[in-house]
Amino acid sequence: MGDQKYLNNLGHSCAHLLAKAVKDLWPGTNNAIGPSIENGFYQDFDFGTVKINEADFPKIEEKMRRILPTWTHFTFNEVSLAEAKELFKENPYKIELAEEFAKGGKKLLTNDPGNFLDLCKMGHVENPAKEMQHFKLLSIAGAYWRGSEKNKMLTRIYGTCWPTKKELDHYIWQQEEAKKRDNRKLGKELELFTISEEVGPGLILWLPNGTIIREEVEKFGKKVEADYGYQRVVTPHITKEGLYIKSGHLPYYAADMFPPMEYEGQRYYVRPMNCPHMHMIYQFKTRSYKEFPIRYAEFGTVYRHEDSGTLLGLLRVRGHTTNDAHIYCSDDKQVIEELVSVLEMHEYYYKIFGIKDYYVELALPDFIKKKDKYFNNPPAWKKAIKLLREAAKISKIKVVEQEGNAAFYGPKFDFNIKSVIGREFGASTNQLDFGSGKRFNLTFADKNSKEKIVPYIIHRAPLGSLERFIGFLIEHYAGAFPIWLAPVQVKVLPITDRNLEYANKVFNELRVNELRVELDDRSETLQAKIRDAQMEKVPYMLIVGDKEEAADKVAVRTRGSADLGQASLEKITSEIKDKIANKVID
RNA sequence: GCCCUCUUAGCUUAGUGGUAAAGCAGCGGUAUCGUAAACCGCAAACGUCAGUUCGAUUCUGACAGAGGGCUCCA
Repeated sequence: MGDQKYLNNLGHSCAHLLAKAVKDLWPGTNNAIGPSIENGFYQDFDFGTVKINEADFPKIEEKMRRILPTWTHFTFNEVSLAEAKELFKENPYKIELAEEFAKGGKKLLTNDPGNFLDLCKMGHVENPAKEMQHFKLLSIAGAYWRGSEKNKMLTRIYGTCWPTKKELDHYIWQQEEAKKRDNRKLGKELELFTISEEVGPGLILWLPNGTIIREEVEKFGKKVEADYGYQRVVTPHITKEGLYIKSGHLPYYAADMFPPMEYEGQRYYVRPMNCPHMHMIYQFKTRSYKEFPIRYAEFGTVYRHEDSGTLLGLLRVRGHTTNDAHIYCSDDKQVIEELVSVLEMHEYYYKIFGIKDYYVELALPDFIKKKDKYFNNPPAWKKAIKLLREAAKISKIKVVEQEGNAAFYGPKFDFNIKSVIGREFGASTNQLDFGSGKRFNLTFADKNSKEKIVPYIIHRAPLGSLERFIGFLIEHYAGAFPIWLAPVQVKVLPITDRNLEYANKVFNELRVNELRVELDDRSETLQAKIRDAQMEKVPYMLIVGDKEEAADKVAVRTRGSADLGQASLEKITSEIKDKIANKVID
C-alpha cells in the first residue's frame, strides 16, 4: 500500500497520460486541469465540437497503454511567463493559469515525459512506465471551468490508478459494495420512501417503514431537547413577503426560494427557513432578562429551490424538515454556555447514532472576495468569531477554520459527516447571529427596566434535516438499523400452519410489550420466511415450531447470526426491550 | 441550471421498424416443510408529445423524470 502522497503522485501522473492519449486521439482538444483526487484523478478537456462518451473509454485506455511504455521519467523545467505563453499558445486554459500564477508570484513549471509537455505543479511518480500500469477510466461528466456556472462547460474524465492490480480490483469492488448502500436503492428495497414524478423532484413521500424511523428520530430529538431545556413551538410553512424583507433574506436568498404566490393582493412565499417565524414568536410579548436564555425548538418544514441536477435521494431535496431551534441570548456569557451545550448535544447524538467520521468547520466570512454577501459590521463579526472560538476551546472540539462559508448574518460551526460511499456533506449548522435582533427589533427589559436589543441568537440544528440525516443513516447502517429505529423489530415465524395458534400467542405477547412485531403467517417454507426477514433486515426472528410449542419457548435468530437456540419468551422480550431502551447498535 | 448517459410490468432485466421475453413480488391453487428462495397456473409494461414511415416501443426532435458529475487549482 502506498501512502497518500504517493497515490496522489500516481493519480496526477496518470492524468497526464490520459491527457496525452486524448490529445493524440482527438487532435485540437485542449486539456485544462488534471489533479489527483481521493482514490484517483480527473482531467478536464475542451473537446470543441467533438462529443465523446463512456463508450470511448476502451479506445482511450488502449491508447494510454500504448503510450505508457515510452514514459520512463518526467523532465521538469522552470519557464518565464513569456515562454509559457509561447509554449502553450494554443491552449487558452494553460495561458489563463500561467498568467494567474505569475501574478500570484508562483514559479511556472513544466514537465515532459518525453513526448508531452505540460504546465504542471509537480508531484509525479519516478518511473511511469513501471509504476502506472494499473489504471481504469471510471466516468465522464461535465464540469465548469474553474467550477463557475458562468464559465464554459468542460468535459471531465474521471479515472483511478493504483500501484498493484490487487489494489485496483479492491477499489472497484469497494465501489460496488458502496452502491449497495445507496440511500435511493435501500430506500426502495426497504420501502422507506419514494419520490413521485407527479408530486415533483426532491419532494419526499415517506412510506410507512420510513415514517417509523423518522418519527423515532424525531421523538429522540424532542426528548434530548426537552432535557436541555428547550420549549417547543410550531409555525406555518408560508409567510408574507414583508417578513423576508425585514429579515434580509430576500436579497441574499431569493435564488434559493420558490417563486412567490399572490393571495388577497399580498405576496406569499413558501418558507426556505424557519428563523423569521420564530422571531415573531419571540415578539409575542414583552420579554424580561429573567427569561434568558430563551430556547425555542421546532421540527420546521422548509422548501428550497435546489437545482434539479443536485438532487440526490434523501441527501439533497427540495422540501425538508429541520431539527431547528433558536436560542436567544442576552449576554456573552450565555452565548458561550449555550454554544458549549449545543456542541455537547452534537457529540451525544453522534455517540448514540455511532457516527465517528466527521469534522467541524468554523465557517468565517471572506470580506475580500465576497464582500456583498455579509452584513456589513466588521466589529460585530470579529466579536462573534471570538465567541465561537472560545466555545470550541472550552468544548475541546477540534475545528477547521474556513473562510467564505459563513451565513450572511454570522459565523457558524458546521458539522460535516462522510457517508460510506464517500460523499461528504453538511450534517448540521450552528450559527451565531448578531444581526437579526436589531433587524427584528427583538427587545427585552433589563434589570433597570431599560429596553435592550437581543444581542445574539444562536441558530442550531444538530440533526440537520430529518431527510438528509436519515438518508445518511440508511447508508451508514446499510439499512440494518439499530433495533430502536428498525421499522420491524421482531418477526415471528411459524414453521407450519399447525403452529399458527401458538405463533399468534407469541405475537400478541410481543405486541402487549409494545414491540414492533410482525407475524409471517404465509404458507411458505421456513427458509423462505427467514430469507425475506433477512432481506428486510429485521433484527430478531423468533421461530416457532412443534418443539417450541411443546417447550413453551421460541427459537431465536438475529439478522447477524445463525440459530441461537431456544429461549423463553419473557427472557428474549426483556433482552430486546433492554436493547431498545439503551439504543444499542448491533 | 449546465455537460454526458439513461427511461420496457410493483422491482430487476431481455428484445424488436410489423405492439414484446423472463425472474422476483402480486393473485389463485397444491405442498406443511426446522434456520437465506417449494411447485403449478393467472394477471400485469414499451415516460409524455410531436416528426419520419404503409406501419414507431424501436429512428429523429422537444419535454418530463432518473443516473454520473460541476473551484479537493498548472
